[in-house]
Amino acid sequence: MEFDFKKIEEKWQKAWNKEKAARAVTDPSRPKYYVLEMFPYPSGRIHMGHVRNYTIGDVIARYKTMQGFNVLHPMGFDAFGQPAENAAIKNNSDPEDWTLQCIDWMKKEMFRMGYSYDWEREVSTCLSDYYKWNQWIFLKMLEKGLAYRKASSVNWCPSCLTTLANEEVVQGGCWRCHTPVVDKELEQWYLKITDYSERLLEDLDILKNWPVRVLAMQKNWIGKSTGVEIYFKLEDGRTLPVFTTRQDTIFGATYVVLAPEHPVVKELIRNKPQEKEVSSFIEKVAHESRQVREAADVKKEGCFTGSYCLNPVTKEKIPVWVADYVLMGYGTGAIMAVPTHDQRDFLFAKEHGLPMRVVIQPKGVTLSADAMESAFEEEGVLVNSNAFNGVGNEEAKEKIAQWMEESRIGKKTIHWRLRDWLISRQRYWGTPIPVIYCDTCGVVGVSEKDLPVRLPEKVKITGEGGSPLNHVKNFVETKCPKCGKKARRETDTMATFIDSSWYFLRFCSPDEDQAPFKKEDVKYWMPVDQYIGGIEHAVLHLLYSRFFTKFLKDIGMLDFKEPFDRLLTQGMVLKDGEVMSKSKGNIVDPDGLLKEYGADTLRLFILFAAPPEAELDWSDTGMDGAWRFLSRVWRLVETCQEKKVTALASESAGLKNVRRKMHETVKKITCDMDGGFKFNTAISAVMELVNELYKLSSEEQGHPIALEAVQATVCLLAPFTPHVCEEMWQRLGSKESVFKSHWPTFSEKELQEDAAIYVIQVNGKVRSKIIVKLDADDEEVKRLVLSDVKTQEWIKGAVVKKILIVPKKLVSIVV
RNA sequence: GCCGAAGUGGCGGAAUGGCAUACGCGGCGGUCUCAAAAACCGUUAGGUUCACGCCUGUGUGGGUUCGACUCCCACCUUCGGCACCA
Repeated sequence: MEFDFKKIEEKWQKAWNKEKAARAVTDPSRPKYYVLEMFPYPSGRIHMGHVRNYTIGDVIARYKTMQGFNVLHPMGFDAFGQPAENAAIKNNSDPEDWTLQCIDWMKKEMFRMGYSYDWEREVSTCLSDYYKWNQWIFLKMLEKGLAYRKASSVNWCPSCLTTLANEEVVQGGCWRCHTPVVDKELEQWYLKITDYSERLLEDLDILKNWPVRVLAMQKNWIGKSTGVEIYFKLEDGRTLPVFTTRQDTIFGATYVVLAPEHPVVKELIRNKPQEKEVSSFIEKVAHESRQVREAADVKKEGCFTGSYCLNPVTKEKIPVWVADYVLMGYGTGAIMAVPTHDQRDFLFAKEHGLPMRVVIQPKGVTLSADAMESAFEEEGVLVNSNAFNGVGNEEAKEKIAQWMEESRIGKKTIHWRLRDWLISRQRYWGTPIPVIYCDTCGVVGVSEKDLPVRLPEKVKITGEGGSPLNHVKNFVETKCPKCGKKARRETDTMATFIDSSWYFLRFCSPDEDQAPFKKEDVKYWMPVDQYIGGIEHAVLHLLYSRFFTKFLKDIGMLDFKEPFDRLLTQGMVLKDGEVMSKSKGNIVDPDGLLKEYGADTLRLFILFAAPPEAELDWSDTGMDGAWRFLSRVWRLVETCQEKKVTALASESAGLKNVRRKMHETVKKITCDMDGGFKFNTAISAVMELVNELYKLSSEEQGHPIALEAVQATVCLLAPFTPHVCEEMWQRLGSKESVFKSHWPTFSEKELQEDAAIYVIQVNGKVRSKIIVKLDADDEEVKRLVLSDVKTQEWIKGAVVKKILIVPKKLVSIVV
């Protein structure tokens, strides 16, 4: 008999909704658990990635609820952003209408998946009661000097017609549309995330329960280099600072290279024979696209400026070159070149016949500059380095840095890869930046009492570029909050990553209207105990959220350093080994599967097929397997109902076995859940228990022990497949929800077996097995092993050197 | 190049240093049926043997150990991130 999943799922979805089963209330007398999935952009439809993400979260929420925690499991929508604008252009509609419609659709699909969200806490970032607080936080940053305006070369997406943050440029392209990004000179708003570089890096150490690869990616992105800024004297007496992490090689610096954009280049070449050549080289580089310029495999080009400078330690006159492999955007835009100990310098020096000198010798070999085929970049001992000869190069780094500071030829410096966060977007559908430009007072923040600066409605979006708000006269024209004179509003909107940088705090008190959140609510619920989302946010959203949290702590709003205690990055859902995409036409639609199999089967399969953080290759037959399993459990429950527990037959071996297996299963699953949410093995353990129950005779299946095991099965499975378990729980005679029952417990005593199977190894190979009563001592075990016929054959005619006994497991004989 | 992760049956994947391949999918055989589907039962790493068995097997090569998928060393491959970062 199969179960009617459609009826059952509808029934319980309605019931849970009616009784607000997932309502969370701040209650400091109870232990809390905050589980959060990265909220979605409301595209209107949920895809397999969403299903996986939210199913993982829902299992955790339901599991923790059954364990007695006060669980906060909210959901909302990251509702600002470009797709709504694009849809509006395409359909000639309004981004707001479109977005709200999509949210509605998505909620319905989430509802049908049986997700236990506290919908009373729903948050949509496009609503003014939310984005008001984006503006409030921005103003706080403005006040602290962390929000500032700067004219600079920025990343520009020619397709989206807006600027992008560094984090939004992926392999030279726009993170949304992959169009190659170009440089543009613009004055824009930035957030000074670089003020937090050190803390963002250091506090990664606190995050013990984050995946190592996310930690590694953040560390890479922040990119700390510790070194020295060394002062080289130019011929005209001016100082040229150069940044290096290899100050130990300074005695081997035989020339200096400037980035083509370096401001001193023009002055160096003035009236020199090289002027023309260098100018045309600079011109050429300026016209190269970023992709070409930054590709690592292209040949390094450059030319001599005709000018020299002084190596501050050797006092040698060394040539100054210009080359495209030196970037203006890092360090000082100038490097000291040590061709013997840096591969790039080596190739460049060989190409242009520049001098080379070995200053680090490896152990055992003697390097000579002429014979080298590549730079020597490993550890060694200093040579040709005056007072530092004979010092190990790692030690020399510190000593030379010290000496340079003392003799004022350099200064210990740290450089970061992380750049300030560009947040201005030339788009409509986002939070207005709450700033006013006054001819008299300059840049003035909107007063707090005037928040929110509302996004004007019914704005025409043409998609032709420029901030749409620029054309909204009654928005732009305003009065200066300081002097009252006529002034203009900022018309750019904020990057949408601002919206998601603090939404987890808003969930703690979504209705608060005096502040972004209530301190006492946040104190109780935060930090998020378990955060779940895709690896694509390893840097972007997770770095920004960490930054916001640290800032809010600094202004006294929070008392913790990191927002997310544990992070689980779920793997992607693939089809035939490939990413699902519209262009490939290989999308598996959850909607169809919901209709065919129901939510429980879909949830079960997606959790069972692979560990949550691994990639999951979609399989239709796997869905059949999940369905088959649920039907098997269903039939067990039906049998229990029919039998009504009559026969109190004596405990058969099968029943004893079932009881032990039940305790084992409870232990195994509890361990799997607590030890990192290993859902796939947890589910396989329930399958094993069910298999044991199926081995019982039909008489045995009516025994209380069997019934107890069936009840445990339903409980253990409930977080995974909530609807059918709730129904089965009711059919087994309970009036309360299965989620109000306690998570099953196990007893170590029940796990005990009467006898243990000993594996017998001879010289490391398994040769036999014997069953030994538990109370047997080592001598007894030894005697039994040696009297085992099979074992005797393997040790016949040999001298037994050693017998090792691992209690209850194994005997190892060495002959 | 640097950083990180991972290599186990036909497939997805299990294994605190102790029976490698749990659980599931697929395959094969059977029960039921007029038949099929569903369901249920059995079987399923490779080689070898009539058979009991035996041998070989966790990317490759070494090492530690009574015993290694697991620990150590070297290497290969795949995937992901960063990438002319000085």
